[in-house]
Amino acid sequence: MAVRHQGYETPTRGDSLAEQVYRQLSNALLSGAFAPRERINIRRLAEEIGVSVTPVRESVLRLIADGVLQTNEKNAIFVPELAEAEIQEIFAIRRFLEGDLAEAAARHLTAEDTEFLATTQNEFLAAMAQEDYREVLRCNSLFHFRIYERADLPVHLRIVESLWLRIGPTLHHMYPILQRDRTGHQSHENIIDQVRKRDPQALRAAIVTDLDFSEGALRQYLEQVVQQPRRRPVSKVR
Amino acid sequence: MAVRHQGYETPTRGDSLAEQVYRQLSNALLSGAFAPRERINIRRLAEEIGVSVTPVRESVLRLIADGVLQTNEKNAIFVPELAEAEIQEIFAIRRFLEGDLAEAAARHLTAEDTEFLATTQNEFLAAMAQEDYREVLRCNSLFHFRIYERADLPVHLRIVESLWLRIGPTLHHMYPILQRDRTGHQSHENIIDQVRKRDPQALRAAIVTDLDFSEGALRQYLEQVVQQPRRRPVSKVR
DNA sequence: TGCCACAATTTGATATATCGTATTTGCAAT
DNA sequence: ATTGCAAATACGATATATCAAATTGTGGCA
Repeated sequence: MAVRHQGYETPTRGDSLAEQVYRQLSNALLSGAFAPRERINIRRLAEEIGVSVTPVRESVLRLIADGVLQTNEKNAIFVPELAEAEIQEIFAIRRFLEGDLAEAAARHLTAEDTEFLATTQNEFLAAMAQEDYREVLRCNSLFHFRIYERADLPVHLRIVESLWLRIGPTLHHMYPILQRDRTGHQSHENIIDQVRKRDPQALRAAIVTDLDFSEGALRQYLEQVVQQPRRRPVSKVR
Repeated sequence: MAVRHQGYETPTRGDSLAEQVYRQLSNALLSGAFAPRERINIRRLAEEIGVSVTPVRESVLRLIADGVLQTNEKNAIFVPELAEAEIQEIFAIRRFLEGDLAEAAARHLTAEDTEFLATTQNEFLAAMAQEDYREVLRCNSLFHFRIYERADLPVHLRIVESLWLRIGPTLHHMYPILQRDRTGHQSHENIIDQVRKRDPQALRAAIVTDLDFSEGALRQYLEQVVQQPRRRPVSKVR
């Protein structure tokens, strides 16, 4: 998937090749195209995407800096596995930051947003019924960030995005293994209700409850798959 | 200050040229070597440091990704000015994260740590007396992170570091302008007391109080220097 | 068959070259 | 002096080259 060839124009940072590659990798991570422990190869990614290694390297290094990817003592780049302790940290921070975001967003959310959330939630459920977990994750992400974007808190938002990226790879491999009924909880519906009412505190609480569910599920999953020997998956971007 | 020449050895990520440059730039930012609005020139930095542009570019892009540096619509890189809204966000997050860090650290802090903090605080006061604000900031940073490191919460720590970097440039230019008496408050002494007592909640409270002071000072400073005469930023940087 | 030495290949880190735009500069016209 | 504008220069983005360590592959020998 070639994006653009060398130097037709000098793009502004927002649509530089590096930025495009970063978004592509982010989406791939969020939808589970990379598995925990999987090794990342800069040259291979560059070839798949159709750019030189420079913008890919940029993006990968940024992900490493954010803890989304990791390097070992021999400089090999790979997708880290989530440790129990990290989950605890990440969710503690998410409860606070996403709580703040939801609370701040409450004032600015419109009927259009409610509409969008309801539609997205239907798509979420449909995808879940079809066991299309890639789509499930995409809908879940769209749902939450639609709210968070309305908060106008860019510092919060950026941090939360990076925390989502950390969880993405594990999350994707979680769904097929967990029992279905766990996913039937009503927390998104509850969130939509509170968005309708525009009650900041209640919306915050609804988000936090949803996060509690997620954390519980993630924990349950990790207990279930305690250190399974893992084959090396080779995955394409996208 | 040349670091190392081309390829004597392949270093592990922790001491790659890029990492060294990143730390060097971080320290420079934290101690106020760059002023808000100042333009960043990759080639010039590379020459000053004595490496090629590649590792410098890596570091600078990382700082951009973290919001520590910014680019304008024409891809010029510069040190952003702190806006009121950002300060509010940053300090809200810092109170929570640094509060968590302090609370978690309380259990692990030793007599050695207390010792270090007391010494550092003396250096801090000495530097303040001499109006050596670069050293003041260095001591302040050492003081806080000595505590935070003990918490064993790497996700928290990394985020807090990036938030400090954002404030560094403004903070440095703040001290010479603020009245001295503001800096005479006892919050570091209070922190040391709580470290001695190893009381998690009290230590958290002490840290939050210190942050409240910082935020107040920063606010006061920004009000004081409201929109300085908008001199055209010249391309020549130092 | 099993294992080890060694060469070929792969990989990330760094340096350098090139591209297209942005900015600065030099100089002429007023 | 001031202004207009074109050539020169600077700059970030991207591509490519090179290096040394790491990994992989292979052949020979026990």
